[in-house]
Amino acid sequence: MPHHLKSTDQLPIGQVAERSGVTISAIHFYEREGLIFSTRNAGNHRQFSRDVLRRLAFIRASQRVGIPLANIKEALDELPLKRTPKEADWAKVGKQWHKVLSAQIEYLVRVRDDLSTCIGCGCLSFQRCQLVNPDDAMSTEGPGARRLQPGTPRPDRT
Amino acid sequence: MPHHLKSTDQLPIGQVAERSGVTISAIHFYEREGLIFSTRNAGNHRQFSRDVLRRLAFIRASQRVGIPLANIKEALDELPLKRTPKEADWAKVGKQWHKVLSAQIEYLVRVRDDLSTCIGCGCLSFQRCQLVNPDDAMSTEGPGARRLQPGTPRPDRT
DNA sequence: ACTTGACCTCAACTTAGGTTGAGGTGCTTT
DNA sequence: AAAGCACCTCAACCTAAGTTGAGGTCAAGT
Repeated sequence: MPHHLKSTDQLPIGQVAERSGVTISAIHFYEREGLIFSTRNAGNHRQFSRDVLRRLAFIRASQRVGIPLANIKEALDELPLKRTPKEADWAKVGKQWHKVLSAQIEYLVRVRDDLSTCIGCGCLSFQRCQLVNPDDAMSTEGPGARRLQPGTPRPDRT
Repeated sequence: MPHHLKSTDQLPIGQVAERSGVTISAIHFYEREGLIFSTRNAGNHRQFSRDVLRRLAFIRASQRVGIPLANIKEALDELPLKRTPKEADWAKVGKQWHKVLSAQIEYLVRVRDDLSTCIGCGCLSFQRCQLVNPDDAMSTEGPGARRLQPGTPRPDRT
């Protein structure tokens, strides 16, 4: 039996990558960024506890709905680090997302409906439409790609 | 009357920026990327026709729902360039978005509901959940920030 | 003894969507 | 004539979320 397939509750990075579908380089990156953690074995190889798979799943799921890593980290920071997180812990973390998602869904629905009525009707050229004048929520900030961010303020545009 | 406030149907970039809420540098950028167009006056200053305001509104609205500029450009390329686009032209453009948005809304709703049931129930650790195993739509690709992209294939993860 | 495989580090590169700054033009107003 | 303003170009920089590659370690198999 090769050493990287030993059946302990610790997984080597290759196994984690394979089981989670996350590349090794991304796992390194998430660890650097403090979203996941590992210990090292004698040969300085990372050993991941099994619940890293859940964390990775949570990270990927959250990303797929547009939440930036920084916010995902904040959410994960709520998880107990000393013991393996239980259902209740994950549920608490998920709760925050529920609100964010609901807001985003609501926003998308409004935009979709505006696209049917508002663009067609011509108000897109003026300052009335929700679409055009989105001073309410989900705004942009700074340089770089825009994403769904849980409650950030708007920058000035002068 | 200052020269930059002349009442023609051509707008200088400062006016466009002010009326649209888009920074001058972003307008430059959009023009470089071919999303908007201008002519030049005697002093080499950009002159924008009034319907650039609609284009900008469309660009911003589309960005706010997560559509990348490249796709927005594709959509805008459908607009007539010779004449000022009319309602019907915009409606056609908006139609494509409607589908994209509906798909995304559906996806978000599913994730939101999964977050209530699925994370709590523990299946997040295994390969069953929609959340965890999103092989159906809306996937990630390449380096850089991830966004909502109308129909792109998945990369290999080897 | 040597190659293979899994892993390590660190630095540099990538894409998207811009921003920032340096240096220049040309009109108007003082 | 000097200052101010609106604009121009071009190059460099920025963030996010990683990827890529060079060079190195360590254990197992041939």
